[in-house]
Amino acid sequence: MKYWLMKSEPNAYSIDDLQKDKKTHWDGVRNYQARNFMRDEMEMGDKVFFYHSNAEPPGITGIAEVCSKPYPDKTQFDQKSKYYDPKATKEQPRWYLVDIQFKKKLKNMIPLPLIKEQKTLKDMKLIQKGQRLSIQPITKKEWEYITKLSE
DNA sequence: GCCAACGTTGGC
DNA sequence: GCCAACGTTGGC
Repeated sequence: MKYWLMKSEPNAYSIDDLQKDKKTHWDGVRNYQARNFMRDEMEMGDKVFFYHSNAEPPGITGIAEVCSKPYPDKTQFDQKSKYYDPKATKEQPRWYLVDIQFKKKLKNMIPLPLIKEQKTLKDMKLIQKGQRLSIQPITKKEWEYITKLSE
């Protein structure tokens, strides 16, 4: 089983929205590295930290779980969608996604500045300079440390 | 609102 | 294949 961090802007889709919906399609990812993680590496049951970006404060707010196999993001075929990709075809889809389901909200969200203070977390991609990737792998050690921190 | 860092596009 | 121009991300 693997561990992940997935970013979302709370004014677009927050942990509360996920709690309400129970599960969601993680559509709209248009970055190859992030796509490859979903398409090639994610498996059902993988654990996900739900991260609020462009928030006040930004930080990890909840836990979710991968609950589908990867499949084509259908917004790439939808001319009316802002995620429409004219180069994608049904025969050769370019963008894949997974579904994630709500697990829980953290008792205490972990704000970004707190993450930066932790020696144990200093190698997280999230806090490397210029790192913008919206889906990132997390190590088991980091997962457990952050989980404890939130209690 | 600013802007640094990064990814993508497209002309050559 | 190079690289300038452009668009986006996301913290501050």
